[in-house]
Formats: sequence, C-alpha cells, structure tokens
Amino acid sequence: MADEKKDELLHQMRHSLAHVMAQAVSELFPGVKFGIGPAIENGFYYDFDLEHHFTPEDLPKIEKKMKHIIGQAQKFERVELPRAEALKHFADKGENYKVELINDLPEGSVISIYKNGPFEDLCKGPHVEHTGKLKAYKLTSIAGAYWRGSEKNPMLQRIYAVAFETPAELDAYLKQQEEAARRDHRKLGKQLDLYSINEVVGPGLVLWHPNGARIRHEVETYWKDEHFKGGYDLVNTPHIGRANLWETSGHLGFYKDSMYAPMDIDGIEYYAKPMNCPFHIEIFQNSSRSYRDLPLRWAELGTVYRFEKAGVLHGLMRVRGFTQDDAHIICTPEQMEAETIEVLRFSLNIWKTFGFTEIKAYVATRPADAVGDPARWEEAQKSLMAAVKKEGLEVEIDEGGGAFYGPKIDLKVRDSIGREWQMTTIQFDFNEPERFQMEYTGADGAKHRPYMIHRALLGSLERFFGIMIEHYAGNFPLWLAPLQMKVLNITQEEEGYAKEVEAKLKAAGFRVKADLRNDTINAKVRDAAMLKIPYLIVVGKKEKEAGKITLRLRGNKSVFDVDLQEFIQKTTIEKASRALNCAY
RNA sequence: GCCGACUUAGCUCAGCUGGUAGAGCAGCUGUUUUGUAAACAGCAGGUCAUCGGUUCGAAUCCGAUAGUCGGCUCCA
Repeated sequence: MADEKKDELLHQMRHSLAHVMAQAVSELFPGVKFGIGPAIENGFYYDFDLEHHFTPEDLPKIEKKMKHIIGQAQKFERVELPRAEALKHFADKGENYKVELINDLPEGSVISIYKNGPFEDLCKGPHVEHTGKLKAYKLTSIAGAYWRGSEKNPMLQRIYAVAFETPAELDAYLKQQEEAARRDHRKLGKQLDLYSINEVVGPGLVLWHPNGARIRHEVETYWKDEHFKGGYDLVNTPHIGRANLWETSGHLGFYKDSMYAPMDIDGIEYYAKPMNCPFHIEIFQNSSRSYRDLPLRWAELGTVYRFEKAGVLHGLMRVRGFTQDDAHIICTPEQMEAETIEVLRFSLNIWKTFGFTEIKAYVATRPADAVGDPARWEEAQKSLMAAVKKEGLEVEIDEGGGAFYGPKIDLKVRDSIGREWQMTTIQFDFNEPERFQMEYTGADGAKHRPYMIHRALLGSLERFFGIMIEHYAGNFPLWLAPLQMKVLNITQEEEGYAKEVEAKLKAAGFRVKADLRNDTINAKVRDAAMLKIPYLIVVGKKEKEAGKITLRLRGNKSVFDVDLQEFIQKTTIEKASRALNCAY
C-alpha cells in the first residue's frame, strides 16, 4: 500500500513536470502547439509542434525556465468545462491536437483542464499541489515522434526527461544509465574485438570475429549438448526455399513485408528464409508418421533473413540476418501439456547457466482474428498456464494478444543491472499444421492432425550475444572467455619458463597465450586487463626459481606462490561447471 | 521508412568565422631487461564517408547519396 501511494505521487510529479516543461517551452518559443505530455517509466515527455527545431543547447535553457516556474510554487487548479465549450476554447487557441483529443471523447462528457500560473492544459489529472513540490528532473533527449504513434500522422518533436521524487534517486538513476553506457555491447564489441558490422558488407549483417566466434562456439556447443540431453534431435535446413513453400506456409500472405525480394533460379522464384518452420515441416512430411513417433522435437540453429527498416537497426540487438535457436515440437493433443511444461523447465535451466535468474512470463491469448479451432486454443492456453504455474513464475496475461495462429508464452529476463529483455518465446501454431495438411496415424488407425509448438529460447544468437556482453560487462565467465589466460614474463630470462607454463595450460585444455613482448610488466598487465582476461599468470625470477606461478585475477586481486597443478585442477572444475564466479 | 544529430589515420579525438590536415594510443625499427593498468626515441600511416555544386581556393558553405547515433513506427 505504501508503495502504491509512492508510485501514485511519483506519477503525479512526473506528469506535473510535463506541464511545467510545456509552460517553459511556450514561454521560450511562442507559437508552439501541444501534443501530449504523459508520465512514463523513469520520467515524462511532451510532444511539441514547432517550426524551430530543438537543439541540445535548448535543453539547459528550458531547464532554467522550469526552475524559475518551480520557484514560483504555482498552484495546480482543476477547471471543468462542458465538451462543446472546451472544443471552442482549444479551437480558438489553435490547439488542433487538443481539439482532436477532445473530439475523441464521448458526447456530453465533462472536460477537465489544469491550470498553473499562466499555463493551462487539457488533462484529466491529478497533479501535485503546486510546482514547488517538483525537485528532481533532467531533460535528456530530443526525438521525433508521430502524433498518436501512427506513421500516417505528422511528426512532432518530443523532449524526454527523467524525474524522481528526490535528487538522490535521480542521481542513482543517472549513475545506472552511465553504467549501462559503459557496458554497451557496441563499445565492448569493438574493445574486445568480438564482432563488427560494416558498411561494405551491409547494415544489419554481422561479422563475427575470432573472439566473438569462439564465444558463440561455446554457447552453441552447450546448447546442442543440452538439447540432446533434453530429448531433442538436431536438423539442418537450407537458407533459401522455393516460392511455393512460402505460399503453402502462408508467409507470402502475411509476412511478405519482412522478406527479401525473391531470386530467380532456372525461372523459379526462391526466397531467403525468414523462418525455419516450413523446412522442419517438410522433414515431417518426408515420411508417414505414427503416434508412436511423437513427440518429435527438432532443433536447429537456423539462420534467417528478415527485412528490417533502416532506422531500427541497432548493434547486435536488431539485425537483418540472424541465427535463431529454434525448435519445433510436434506432438499429440495428449502430450501437449507435458511438452509445454518441459520446454519451460528446459528454458529456465538454460537461463540459470548464464546467470539470469529473475524471469517473468507473459501469456498471450486468442485474438479476434484467430485461425484454428477455438477448443484447441482453449486447451493450449490451459497448458501454457499449467506450465507457468508448475514453475511458479510470475505471470502477466495479455488477453487477445496472441498471434493469429496460436497462443504463446514469452519470457522476459532481468540482466545484472536490472533491465528486462524479452528473450524466450514458446508459441503454439494452429495455422501451419493445417496449411501443410500435417498428419499422423493414431492408435485408432485414423489420420490425426498433430499440435505444433515453435520455440526459441535465446531468441537469436546475435541478440543474445549483445545482451550477454552487457550482462557480464564483457567479463565473461571462464568457460566463455575467448582467451582464458595469459602468461606474462617479467624479463626475457623467464621466457623459457613462461613458454613451459603456457604449454602445460594448453595441454590441460585452456585457451592461453604467452605475452613475451619486450615490454614492461605494467604494460602487459594493462593490455590484458583491457581485454578482460580472467586469469593472468605472472612469472619472474622468483616464480621460476620456486617453480610456482603468481596469479592476477580479473578485478585486480593477486594470489602468490600458486602451484601450477593445483591451479589447473581448480580452473578445470571452474570451466567445466560453467561457474559464474572465479575459483579463487 | 519518418524526425533530428553526426561521419577527420586501425582506435579515441583536435582542427576558431573557407587559405588544400594534427595529437595520443595501436603498428614498424631501434634502445631499454623491466615485479602487477601505458619505458624511451625514430619511422610510417589520411583523395577529411561518397558524389556533385558555390568559390581564385572547401575537412570547413550548399545539395544529394550511404552509414552511424538518439527516438518514433515495427520487432528475435
């Protein structure tokens, strides 16, 4: 309850600040027209229609004006007008966006206006008492935004701001943002030489460098092993397929905007695949199937190509060619619930390995334009809920939010600095089994249509990699680190010993390199630290004579007089267990 | 795709109101033999994103294109 009150107050403060900002803008830029200015997560924004283009230099000016307004402790007052009067009032002022908003309210409704000082705005409120209550805010960015969020509408200028109850909370938030910027996968990707995206190859197409590809290899190997253990089989399918395949699947009907133009091969059109499912279904169709064969669980790291608008590309998070960790489960109606529960359990287990433990489920149910038998939808939704309940996950239900072809569960995971990412998706499909006329022979000798579940756990390897880089801040656990250890000699006297240590570590299965450069130990430590290498092994005169090693751990801790065999034992366990923490 | 900003050496960045480019790091060559986050010196490296225009003269002004970034719409 206390929390709810606090949230309510914070919401009022943010919304009140939006009014204050709008007032400041109207004073600085006469003739501005107002869109909307709501409170949002962490702050607020206001949309303006203005000839002048806002520049970053305008923000401090607006903030200064806001400070002035706040200093005046202007009272917020509510005024109510009949709809017709309110319409005339805003029309007279030339506020066409406000007029549009009022027009959308039902006839006969009472329109509320909030006034503070010389400013007034169409608003349902409530607000704080007076502007003097507003203490902690910062204008952060200028952006374009479509009026009412539609591409067909004109674009307004939006100013975003963050706001909190106290300056300390604002400060903490800004610090968290700085931390996020430090971890940005685009920055770390360059610094650690993990991947690049280049203009010559094309936007949204990822080049995985040796370091990134090594991490990907470790993830893929783990992923495949887990799938075999979990009763899946792996399949592999091509990158392109004939137009008629995509006709049958329906993708050319409802997904064409996201597909690339076809290529002509011997007079027949082929499309790059945006999804893997039709290929998996064709494997199913390759022979007659019995209920005894089910469930079939077919997984593939399938590379797909989707047309993404130029403006939406973002590092590894949003690309045009990516590899989904896809699988399709084809089962009988009786198996469906157990399969759903198992997929969810399997998924949570994988998330745990990467250190993601806070997970929330979002179940989306039958929309109005759904295909497929409503009874099947009911059953599927029941299975999804049963699975979520079994795992004790926190769940939110999006009524009518499912795809037209089936209900789904999405999992959102929280990373190490508290951000939520939508990753796993588990979707029923009532469309494709129908379209492909998939069938199996039941115990009764009759033909039956199977259920099909699509699921991707990590989502795409590219996006997952981006999130993982930020989650670990580039400090990959030992099993994932591209280079796990570096041996640093202090003088050339220890070159031989350093090589010996390197060879032993290599023989023990570690990714290790000796840095034998003619350079200071300081420089070698610094270079290795910048690359976030988990273990540095320093060998100088003392170590060589004693036959020991000195460790310097990522994070600066040093351990002296370490026995090499013991080090190998401890780190071998650390690596094999995919531990998140260092053994020392 | 839309709104705005940006694009200078491998990387991080200087370059005032137009007079044809500069630093640090990285690289190469020497010197130095070093004890836990940058030893010293020298050398080399750029048609200033691309194309076009204005001008006696363009990294600098104008236009187009491409890409990047912050958002919007969309999404794994």
